[in-house]
Amino acid sequence: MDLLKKLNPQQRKAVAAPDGSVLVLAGPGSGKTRVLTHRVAWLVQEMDVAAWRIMAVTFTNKAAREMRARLEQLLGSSRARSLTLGTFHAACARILRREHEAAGIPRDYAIFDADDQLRLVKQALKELGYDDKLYRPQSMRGAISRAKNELILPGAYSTVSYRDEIVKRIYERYQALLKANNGLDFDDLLMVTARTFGQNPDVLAKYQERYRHVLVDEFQDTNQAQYTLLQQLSGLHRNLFCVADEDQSIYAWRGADYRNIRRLRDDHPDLTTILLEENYRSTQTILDAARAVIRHNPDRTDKSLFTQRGRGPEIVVHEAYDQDDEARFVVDTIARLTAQAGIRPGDCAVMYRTNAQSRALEDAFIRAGLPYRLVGATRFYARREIKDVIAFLRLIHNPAEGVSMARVINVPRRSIGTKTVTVLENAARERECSVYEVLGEIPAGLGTRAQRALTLFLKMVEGWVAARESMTAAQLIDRVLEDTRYNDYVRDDSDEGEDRWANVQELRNVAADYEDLTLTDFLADVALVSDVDSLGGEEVDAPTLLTLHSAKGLEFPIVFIVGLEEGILPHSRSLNDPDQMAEERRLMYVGLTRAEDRLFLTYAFRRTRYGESEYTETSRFLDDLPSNLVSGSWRQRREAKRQENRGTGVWGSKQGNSPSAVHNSQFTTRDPQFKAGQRVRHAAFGEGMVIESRAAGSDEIVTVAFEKVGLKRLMVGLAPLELAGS
DNA sequence: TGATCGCGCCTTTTT
DNA sequence: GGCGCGATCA
Repeated sequence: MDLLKKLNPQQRKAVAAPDGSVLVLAGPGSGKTRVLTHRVAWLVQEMDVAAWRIMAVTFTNKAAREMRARLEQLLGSSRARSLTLGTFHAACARILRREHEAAGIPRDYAIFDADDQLRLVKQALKELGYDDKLYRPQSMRGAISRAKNELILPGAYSTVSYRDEIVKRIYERYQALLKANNGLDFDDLLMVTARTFGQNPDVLAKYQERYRHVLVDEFQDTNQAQYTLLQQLSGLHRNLFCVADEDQSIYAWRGADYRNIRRLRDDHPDLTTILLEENYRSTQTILDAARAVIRHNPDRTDKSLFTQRGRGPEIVVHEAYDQDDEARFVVDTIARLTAQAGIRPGDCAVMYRTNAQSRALEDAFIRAGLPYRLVGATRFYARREIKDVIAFLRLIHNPAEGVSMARVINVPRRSIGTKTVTVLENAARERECSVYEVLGEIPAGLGTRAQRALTLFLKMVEGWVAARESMTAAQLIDRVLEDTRYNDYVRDDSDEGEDRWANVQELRNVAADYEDLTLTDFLADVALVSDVDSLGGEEVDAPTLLTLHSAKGLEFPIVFIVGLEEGILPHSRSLNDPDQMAEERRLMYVGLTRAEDRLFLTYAFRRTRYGESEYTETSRFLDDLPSNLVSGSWRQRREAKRQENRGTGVWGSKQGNSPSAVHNSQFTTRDPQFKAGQRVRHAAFGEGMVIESRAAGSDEIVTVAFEKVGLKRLMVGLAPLELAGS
């Protein structure tokens, strides 16, 4: 009974629910995931269900990883490890690999990511002769993806308008291209699995019998394909356990349908619904603010979130001059807070609507010489150099795969230009074979230079393919890097080049962990894992920078949400669509409810967007905050400031004593404290020599050549920098 | 073939 | 402000 000891009565009821379908509806911070985790442990321990008979799916790899870690604590590692725990996509990928015959797909299919999808869409557009200005590849890909999420094949694509007709044709062509490349895209993983189950009752029965219990986290973010899969899988035992919060549904744009909650109620008349309203994460102030924002949404059941944590500090709303000033405020505040006892840098998170906003923040952290963790952004596996190496591996795995071939045939440059490639691709189409096969019999009409280059390339790839069985993934990577002289290609003496090379090495290290697994397994995993730290990165005690979307499911003692301006949050794309606006509101709600203790909301007076600096309008979400929750009367101050600025276009009060105002006044410069040639010491970077120092507003920017870490630019006001004894 | 330049469009958000 | 794409030149 230990499992239930620390839970409240509602949580306990959910965890120890008898067989049958259960829906747990809960607000943020109510221990949803904890309930799910305990439910799994409960089934294994108390109900004696074999771990491998339980399928638990979550939304992200990260969530799955964390849940597994918690289960290891509860159950011991051996039992936790045998659990089928992961994302929908990974689960389907595994099922499809096993059932490829019934699914009618090759066993060694490759998983195509968003980038690959876009290439195929572009190719389809080109082949069909459509204008990619009129039919944007991105939007076409979106339409195809949406169709697949709703389990609609090209043949059944409904065409109301002429544009739909075009989409349908592109979709058809796109599917043909996928097939020709032995590829399945992310959406296919779900759609093909659902279809396979639908058409092969015997296959489905196997999995229905196997999984006595199916558990789902973040159920509000499932799409139709996923809902169908859940219905299919739980069809026999009917033990479907879903955890959801409709107010946190923020993925409608990619097909998530929170109406699945209603569907679940309709399809399971015996459904047990349990509400969790007590919040264990945030102060009452934060909860009240979150509720004030979310209550404007229509069609929702208002939950009264409550906590026993007390009111806590007021919310701080801060107006900055521009995005750099905003970033500086964030860094400054974090530096100040962490100087106090009990607050560590890792307790802080900075959230923003779009990835583009991270740049100013990163700059500010770098200038202050403070470390930070960036989640997402240019994801590891989306980096050019990583995609290159993976394309080589995919080519070795299946030389007939055209997308990878096209990617690397001239990388690094080996004098195989677009013209040559076009000739090859045309020949391949004529002969109805792959480009790789064409290389064995080079078509006429190519110069000797091109021919020689192609032969060399072919010999190289053939060598790899021949070695494929006898080498591990890591060895293959080494071989590829060596043969292509990839090293010389990426390391161009720039910092960026070094970073790229380091990334390649990182990938190699990841591959080294796959010693006993095949190249196929490695490639499948790599396609499904989205960021590198889910493959085991070290935890550092530093503030986290992340988008509001990727903040879901996380919590931090101190949260900053930046860019609270109309057009940013809410995003400009949602301003005239009530449904999308409701989603923006939920996004804001997710952000607010990540905070445990303190909340800082910032906006800038002007912001540079698309290279142009514009005056901003504060976010409607700020207006929703009851003033008794916010420290000071920022609203009045904002009005006063705007009044004052009218006509001058200048920001900041003349007597301004806020840090941002000081920054903006150019006349408070003082003499630099450091001079070129001086030896200095920095807490984190060690010793170095000052190269240059110049005043910047009231602060000073010093460029230092550190012995260990090289050149860094630091703000004296923020960097722990001191003169070193000569 | 490959480097360079100007142009247009852009950015949501992720498995 | 930056990226991809097409046009243009060495």
